[in-house]
Amino acid sequence: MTSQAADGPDTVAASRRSKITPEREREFFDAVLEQIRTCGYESVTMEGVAASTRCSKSTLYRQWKTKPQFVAAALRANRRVRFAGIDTGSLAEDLRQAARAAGDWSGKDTSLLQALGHAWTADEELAQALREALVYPEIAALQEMLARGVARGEVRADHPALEYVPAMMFGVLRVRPVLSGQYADADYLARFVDATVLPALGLT
Amino acid sequence: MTSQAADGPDTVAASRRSKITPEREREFFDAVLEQIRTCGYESVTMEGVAASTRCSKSTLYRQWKTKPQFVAAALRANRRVRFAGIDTGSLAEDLRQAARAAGDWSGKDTSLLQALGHAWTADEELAQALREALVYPEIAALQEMLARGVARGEVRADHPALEYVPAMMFGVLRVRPVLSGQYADADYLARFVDATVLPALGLT
DNA sequence: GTGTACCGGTACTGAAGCGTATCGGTACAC
DNA sequence: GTGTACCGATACGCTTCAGTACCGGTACAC
Repeated sequence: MTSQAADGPDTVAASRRSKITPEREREFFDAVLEQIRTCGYESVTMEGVAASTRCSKSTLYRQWKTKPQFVAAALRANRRVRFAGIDTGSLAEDLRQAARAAGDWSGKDTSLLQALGHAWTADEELAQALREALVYPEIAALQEMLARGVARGEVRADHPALEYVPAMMFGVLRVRPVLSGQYADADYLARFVDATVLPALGLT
Repeated sequence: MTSQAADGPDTVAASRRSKITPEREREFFDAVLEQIRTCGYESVTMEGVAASTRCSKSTLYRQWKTKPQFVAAALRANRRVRFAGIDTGSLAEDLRQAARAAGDWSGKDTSLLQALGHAWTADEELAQALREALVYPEIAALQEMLARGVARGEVRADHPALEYVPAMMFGVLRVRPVLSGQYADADYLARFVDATVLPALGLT
């Protein structure tokens, strides 16, 4: 909530003299992201967002020029690190906790990514916002964990599995709904880490 | 191409007395799948498919009642096992070859799955067709490989990593574009198998 | 040959939804 | 108090597209 300091020109209150408070803006963003999750990006309508937040379309278009720009702003405002601050002193335990933390967000993040579908591959601004919100922060946090493990001598710096850890974690997250029709929960992810990630890193 | 015997009532030639040959039907299906890959499911139009195949919208609507049904039929007709027939006598080598085979299809399959985005979660018929075309056959083939490995004594039947192998393989396939902006090619997947899947299974 | 019915083309209806314009109400500045 | 300008509401233009209707041409059956 104190992340406003880093907000770009996408947020309203910082740039224009608007009567839209940050809390109100947050409502718009939450509404559009929720609509994307439930209806898919293409089916989200500015009218729907306006109706569900009891504002008018004009208000939205006054602040953001187009629907993709609005969505991109919502994504960027949504960025946060799901498993920051995990540092148990043990790489294995760090990864387990990260898995549990990721599992707690899994449904929301995965459905969002899924619902954005093809849109982000066609719109570079959307793609960038998506990466900023849901990809880069997690990757960076994971890599910090791994780096600490390497520094502690738990894993050799040139261990071949190191570079694949983020792909393993995010991969299983994203693909679970396709394979079994349900999102990956914290328990599933923790077991996955124990059964595959740790052995691959030689940490059993 | 001799798979017609298993075709359901979705294919035209089998059910109605139509002048559309199986080859012509194949053109329709290829066209719509290609449009989905490049434009996304929502942006695919029946008019576009008709134009690109030089048929008329009427022709399409005569055979398939709605756009989702048409797409589902195209998906089902597209099913085939990307790595059937792999049986080297060694689980590790089987998995490596499967990875290479999957890598060759990766771009097409992944972009299709990606482009279907939210649509398949909302339409049960689409979801089922998707699973039949791109998920179940591969899973089954993978599990046969693993079962053979178990039968040969290469892996214990209760090895905890066994159940996660499909998720690992498909996960990394699907998530690579999000993480690094490019599809997983055969080399990348083969290295992934060597670095993570085989060690996790204790096969190094 | 003759007829049937399917094909491709075109025109049409109806429904959405993006983005714009307009207008009264009102909060806030001064 | 007065003015400014932003908010919400509503209506509108415009485009796109699903799905339907109709129509002439033609391949194929018999």
